[in-house]
Amino acid sequence: MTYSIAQAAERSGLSIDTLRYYERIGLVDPPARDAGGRRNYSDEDLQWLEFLTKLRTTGMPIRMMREYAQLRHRGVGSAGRRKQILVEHRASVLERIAELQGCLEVLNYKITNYEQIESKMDTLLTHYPEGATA
Amino acid sequence: MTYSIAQAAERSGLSIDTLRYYERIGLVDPPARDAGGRRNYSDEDLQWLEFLTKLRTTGMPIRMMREYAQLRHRGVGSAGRRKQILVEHRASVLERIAELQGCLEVLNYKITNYEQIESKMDTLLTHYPEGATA
DNA sequence: GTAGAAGCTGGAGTGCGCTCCAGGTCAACC
DNA sequence: GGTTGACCTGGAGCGCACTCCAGCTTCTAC
Repeated sequence: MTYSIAQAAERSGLSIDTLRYYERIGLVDPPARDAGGRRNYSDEDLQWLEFLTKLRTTGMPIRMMREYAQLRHRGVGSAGRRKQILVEHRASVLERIAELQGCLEVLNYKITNYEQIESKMDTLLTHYPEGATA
Repeated sequence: MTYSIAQAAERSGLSIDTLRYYERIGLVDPPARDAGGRRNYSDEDLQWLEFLTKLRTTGMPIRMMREYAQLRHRGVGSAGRRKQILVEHRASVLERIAELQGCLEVLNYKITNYEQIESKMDTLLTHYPEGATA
């Protein structure tokens, strides 16, 4: 099964321009071409794109994705380094999640404060409704 | 207690340039100045900076932080809108955490694969050590 | 009273990750 | 065989969030 660039874009969630851009910078291998010179993405290409988008979503910088992409060409001998990249990246994702959860507590605290303000205002309005326009 | 811009930078974790930049774009109120025209940050200024960095860490775009910052000047009447911003932002942070956790599973799966490759290679090397150079 | 550190301003530059564009080719349908 | 639409290329442009710079002032310490 092969896919046009438009189909690959739709399935990967990347734009057509981004697909060509990723190819230019060496993040994806140049896909096959049809007789007219148009890109034909394979299922493997799409799988790689899917994985790339996970790395991107988790904030891996493009230069690191590129290093990983290029290591794949070296076969099994680069598996150690590739694993190392993923392990380090996983650690950074875990850190990031923890950081977000920390901030979440602050948000919750602030929101609770606003809710208290609201309930105080409600009380005021209930008891002194004419004060509402002051 | 007041703080020079260098002290404010150190305590907030932002750079001196970023503090001036935030002031320029209306994210922070212009702090007091000393007789020589230098900025004197107050404790409240620092608290606001601390909160801003939480918003930034959680990926709130500057234009939204600015909206929030400007609403503060309108007093209690803007509390509803401010709460709304925070509630919506909290939702987006929760989504983001979920997204990261989803990607984490893929990372774990890949890393497990690499570990299996490693253990297979170990087995090969143990049984056919001369094959290591092939 | 002078050297050096810290701060000031307005504005230009940077890095990232795309995104858009002009001008052209190619294939399919009427 | 002409039109339409998808795709091609190289290169320019963009939005974000800073970051850096030149040239100047001000405070502190000697």
